[in-house]
Amino acid sequence: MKRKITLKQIAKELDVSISTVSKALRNSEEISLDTKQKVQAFAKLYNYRPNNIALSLKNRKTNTIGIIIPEIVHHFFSKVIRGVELVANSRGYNVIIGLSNESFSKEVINMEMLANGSIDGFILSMSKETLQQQDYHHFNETMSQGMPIVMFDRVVSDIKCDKVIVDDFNGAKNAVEKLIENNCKSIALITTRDYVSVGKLRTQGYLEALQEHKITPEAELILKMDDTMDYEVHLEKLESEIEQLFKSNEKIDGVFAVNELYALSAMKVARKMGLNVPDDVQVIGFTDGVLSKHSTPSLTTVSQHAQQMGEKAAHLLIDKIENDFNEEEEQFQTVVIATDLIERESTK
Amino acid sequence: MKRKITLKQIAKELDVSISTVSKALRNSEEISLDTKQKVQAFAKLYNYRPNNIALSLKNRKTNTIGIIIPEIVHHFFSKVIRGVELVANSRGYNVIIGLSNESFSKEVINMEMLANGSIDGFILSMSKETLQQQDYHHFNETMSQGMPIVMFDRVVSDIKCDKVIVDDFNGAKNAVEKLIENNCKSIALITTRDYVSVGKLRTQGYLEALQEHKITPEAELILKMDDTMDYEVHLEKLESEIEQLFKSNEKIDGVFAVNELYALSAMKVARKMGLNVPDDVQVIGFTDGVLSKHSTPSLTTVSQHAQQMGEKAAHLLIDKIENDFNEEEEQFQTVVIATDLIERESTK
DNA sequence: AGAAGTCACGAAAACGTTTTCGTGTTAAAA
DNA sequence: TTTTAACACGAAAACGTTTTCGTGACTTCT
Repeated sequence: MKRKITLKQIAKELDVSISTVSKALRNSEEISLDTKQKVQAFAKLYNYRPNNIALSLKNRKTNTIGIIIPEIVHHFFSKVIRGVELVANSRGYNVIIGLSNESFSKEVINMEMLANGSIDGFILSMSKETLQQQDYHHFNETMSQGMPIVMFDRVVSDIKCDKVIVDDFNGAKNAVEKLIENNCKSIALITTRDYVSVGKLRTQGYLEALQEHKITPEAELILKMDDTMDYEVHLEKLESEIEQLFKSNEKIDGVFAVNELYALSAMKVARKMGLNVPDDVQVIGFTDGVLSKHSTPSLTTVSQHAQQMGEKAAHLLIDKIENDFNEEEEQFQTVVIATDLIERESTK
Repeated sequence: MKRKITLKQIAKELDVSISTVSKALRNSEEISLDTKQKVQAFAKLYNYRPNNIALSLKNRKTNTIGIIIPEIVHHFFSKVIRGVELVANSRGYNVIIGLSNESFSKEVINMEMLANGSIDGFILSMSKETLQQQDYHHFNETMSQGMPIVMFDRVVSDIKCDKVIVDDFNGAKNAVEKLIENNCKSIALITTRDYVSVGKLRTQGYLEALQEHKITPEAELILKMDDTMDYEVHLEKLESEIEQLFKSNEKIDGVFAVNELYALSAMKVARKMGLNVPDDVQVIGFTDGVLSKHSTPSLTTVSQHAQQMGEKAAHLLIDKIENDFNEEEEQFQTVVIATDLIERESTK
């Protein structure tokens, strides 16, 4: 089991100096053609590749970006990663991932692990716990040490950095307008408690759409789920609450749900109650997921373009990393990704 | 924007040598209590953390593992990653990902990028293209340079390394036996072309189950899809071929599909043809996906325990990394993860 | 008082690169 | 023949650590 070959070994073998080998391999004018050929042939034979770690140390640059997300078994986040990876690779960077698992402390630990020289910058989406505790010291400390951060999706205005977000407000508004155009008179909203900025904006979009069409929002048509519970428990509670919602409001003929699972559950409950989708109730979800496409009926959704978000975030971050010469400008931008309404069978 | 503080800066500031600072921070007996306290206080104040890159270079160890998969927007693979990350983190390692996108050349490039010192070992699942071309030089070269590899799911026996695989054969066999127990007389198999080892084993399990129950396998009940096409095209072709299958074999009362999409499509086609699932046709899929759980009817599946695979792979790899002292033994093991049949509504 | 031993610290090497600067040799110019 | 210039290469520093070894200043023992 031979270790990887180094410049030093090549130098010794060919009886030249390390400098000469290094220069020869980089085709320096300083080195004679003879020597260059000799060195290059030898290096090729032994499949020499410069050691990345040594280069990172020397250049104080790792060409690696860290990405920290709450959860990886999730279509939205994995699509974002795909986008990041795509752009990162094409621009010569690697991607290293950390999962916070929605926990504040794991988020902090993961960031600290990576911030000590392992990466050149972060792309991240905050954990729910962080959003609740509103403790952002780890972000600010990281940035104050010169490490750029790009946040996506779950962001807060308190943190000054580049951001890539979905146009939650207009996405929701357009979806609800679609329902209104399709003659829905009583549109329910199924959402989460709104400590997550994202949920809040979608609720606002829902309200705005109603108001612009002279429909008075009714509190009892809005169902706010507590999504901090265990998944299975959550699912059961979700369905029973939706059933309750339908039963107390028989006039409901449209549902806008802030995620895929809620929308699917709404359809399931509706069917269980003998309602036809889309004839009796039309449903729209907010998601990039895979369930929508394959459910029956398939679900009309607001597409978030997750991969595009990842791509944009990666470009923003790498631009910042490579342009830190004009550092003191500190211009941060927030890129808003427009949504698309993908019409399927759950609407008319 | 202050850079991260280094030992050198602390040494200069406190007017001691770098060695003294290093030792003081590691609580060496050599250093006087006074000096230690002074140094530690200063380091804490400036939030000193050792530079990972420098440590990696010095120790010739990165505490990072590389994971290369064909696709990240895929429940199976993202669950594996979650398992790897979980174990890696708990054992003090980071995870860096590379996506091959099912392409041979991207797999090679990604491996080369990471193999040059960035990581201590690989966990990977081969791309379809690599399986087809049967070109494994990059794996062998990497291993010959002392970098351990653990393969999972898509493996080939030609490569000598640790492996973690699903018990595809018995998983399939049990599933088909379940259908037989449930009184299915004519069981169809929907699978892929079998250059992927995985598909071959599942087909064998299907055949074995039939034979053990004195059922003669019929070639026309086996549908082999070409899955190298574009996703949308594939989907359409899939459905038309399944429809064809049902039409030419009206006696079909059971379907075993090697993945989630095929199973769902089978149910969709069945419904379209007026067949009830599970009364007329029972369906079982092979997957860890999310569609099965939320489809209507929900799908009975063979669970692969993807996360467990990731965890096992990570343990195997880290064990190998940390025990390379007894290197010349070269004992490779193949861990087989048992499957579970998760019964839902698509079977009786 | 001299020898021996302890204490507290510093110098330097090593990990694998790249790059700046210096230098010895040779050929061309004066 | 001497000066100059080009050429081809090597020494050394730097990136940030850890660790081995050496050493000066005290203390203690005889």
